[in-house]
Amino acid sequence: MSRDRSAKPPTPTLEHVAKVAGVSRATVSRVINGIRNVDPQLRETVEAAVAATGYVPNHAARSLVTRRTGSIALIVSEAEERTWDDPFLGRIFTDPYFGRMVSGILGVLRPHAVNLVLMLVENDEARTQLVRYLRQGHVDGVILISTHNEDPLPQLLTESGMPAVLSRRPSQSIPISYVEAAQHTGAIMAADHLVARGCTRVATITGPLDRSASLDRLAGFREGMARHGYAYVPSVEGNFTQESGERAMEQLLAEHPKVDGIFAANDLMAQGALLVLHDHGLRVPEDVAVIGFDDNSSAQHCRPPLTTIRQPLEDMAGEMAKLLLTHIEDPEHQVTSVIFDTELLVRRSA
Amino acid sequence: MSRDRSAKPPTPTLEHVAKVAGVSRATVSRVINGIRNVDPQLRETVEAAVAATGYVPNHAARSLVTRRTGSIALIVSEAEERTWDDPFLGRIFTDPYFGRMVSGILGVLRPHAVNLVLMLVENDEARTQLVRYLRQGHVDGVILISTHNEDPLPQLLTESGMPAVLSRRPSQSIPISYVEAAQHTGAIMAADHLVARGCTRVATITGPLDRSASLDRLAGFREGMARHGYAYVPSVEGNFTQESGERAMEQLLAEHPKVDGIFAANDLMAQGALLVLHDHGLRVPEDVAVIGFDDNSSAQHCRPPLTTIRQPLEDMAGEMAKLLLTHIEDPEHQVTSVIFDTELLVRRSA
DNA sequence: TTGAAAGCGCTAACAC
DNA sequence: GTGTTAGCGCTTTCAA
Repeated sequence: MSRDRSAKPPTPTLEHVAKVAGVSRATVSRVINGIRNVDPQLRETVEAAVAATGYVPNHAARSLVTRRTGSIALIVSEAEERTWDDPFLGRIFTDPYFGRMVSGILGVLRPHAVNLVLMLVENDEARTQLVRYLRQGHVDGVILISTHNEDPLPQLLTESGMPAVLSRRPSQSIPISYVEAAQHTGAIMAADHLVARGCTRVATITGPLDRSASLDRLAGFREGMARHGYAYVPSVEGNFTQESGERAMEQLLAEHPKVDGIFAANDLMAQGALLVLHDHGLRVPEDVAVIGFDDNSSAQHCRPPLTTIRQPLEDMAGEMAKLLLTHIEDPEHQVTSVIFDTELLVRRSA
Repeated sequence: MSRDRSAKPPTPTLEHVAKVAGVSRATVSRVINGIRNVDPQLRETVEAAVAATGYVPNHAARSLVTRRTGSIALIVSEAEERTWDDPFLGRIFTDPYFGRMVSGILGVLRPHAVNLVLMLVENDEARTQLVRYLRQGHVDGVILISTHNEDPLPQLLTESGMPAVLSRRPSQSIPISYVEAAQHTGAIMAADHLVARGCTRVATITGPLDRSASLDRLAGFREGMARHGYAYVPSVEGNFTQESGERAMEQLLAEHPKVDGIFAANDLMAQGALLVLHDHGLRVPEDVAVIGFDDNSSAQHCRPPLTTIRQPLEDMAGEMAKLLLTHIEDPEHQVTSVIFDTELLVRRSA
């Protein structure tokens, strides 16, 4: 008797429900899965039995036969552990970039009752573990946020045959679906805007140059400036954090004291630049105009509000999720890429 | 023949490996799971067969019999959708708080090869979906980051019998393990420090007052000030974002122009206050001393660097993960709570 | 130490 | 429209 205290009532199974409803397991299964061919009468009986028993289908059992898990992985992959004072996680989670992506993904996943498994890959060991995890069939597909161009993961995923969508253009010509913003065009708009404002001594703070996004923005900006007759644009490399923006701005100021226009490859670095310019008693935009990239929420709240190139990250992430769902639904679906427009948002800083 | 192109080699199963190794499924299973009683000779044969076939155990099948998934959920729960210009996700992912937690959790989970499923719950529908998800057995346990005091989730989790650890003291006396920082003590240290600096007209910017963390910090600060003879401390409520800190600081300045000390209930709001004070031409700390709470990485990089009360979030999160693992291992393990010390970090702002 | 066999809970043919 | 049945791939007694 006293042993009853710890004896939990066994989780009800299809079998139990079937018994209660006086039908076969198959019928209950049909009702649960909303398959048409069921007598409305019976359906009600079954539903009552489900409610009465508090039945919930067992995920593992279902997954074993359907070969579906109802989960997808969001993988954030960094090719190498970086050595700077640059903790991977701190960077990931402090940049609004990540939150905006998750937001967009969850928005499209939730109505499909698909869950998100978050995985961080920052070294070889983690990558090995990841590949194993995927092969074990924990998830139906993968959204890969991969920064470093040399990242082997896009290739590995493609080989594994797991449905996957990449957050950028693959560096080699790997047949994998991806979503991207028009980086190049955006950067050209930045150049045009600075020149139109009358800036003549312009410099840029780039992102890490092992990433195509950084490279594209730099190339676009250089091309834009070149079109206006500025063949040379000084640049300093940052790492997309605010502090790196500060360091870069200090360096730029030391090397080019008369700089009057800055294009930073993301908003966080632009905000760092803003702080340093202020430290030096320089007015923005009067003395130096500053333009960022992303359009984070914080861009509206800095001093002064930041002119920036907006990329619609939420929409892009949502599109990644949709694409992935399509690939999961139809494994033969052809590899697809979607490019989103970027947009110049003029606020006060430039 | 041509059909072979799309015919993937079937994923190897235990059966295949057994056949290749010339042993029974059971033996292979033992080798895979590292069970001792296996002839070293045979073990090697089996391992070779595993390597040859590229075998990886099927998660669903294993999970079906072991009743373990090797995953835990990190649930971020907000009781109600907020109406301010306060997008849930933006807030979550922009505050370094979240990244620090994930970092701490992953640090202890990874060696155990346990995965993290991220789930966001911001309304009733999502909560219902969540409960269902948990009952389906997708995960072995739950780390719940719950802010709002009225959140029904701690109660629901407890009732469900699912192993769980909460990120704060439960508001009702719910038997659930939790981890917390010494909020009250930390806030008292803030008061002591401001008074010791010579501040005599002190105010505070609180967090949302439906959260115990906010309440504790406010109560602690008031108690600390009272001990020094300040019975009344003006306060304005923020929502833990930088912008709310700005709004609060503006309001405080309007109502109490001579304020000379501010305790903000987190670093983000403190940074907002810093900006507004600067806008008003007030020097920090000469005219107004400012002290925050958390010790985010950004606290070191603002102007001036922020004096703050540090809570060891990474360690706290790691402890939550450890506790959860313990509960999963031993379902009879008693409910436990761990309180971490907070610490005053003096930088320039106070 | 190893193998045979039962069965975890479910879906999906297939027959009725 | 409904029930019967055969697995999905694995772990785990139980015998040998």
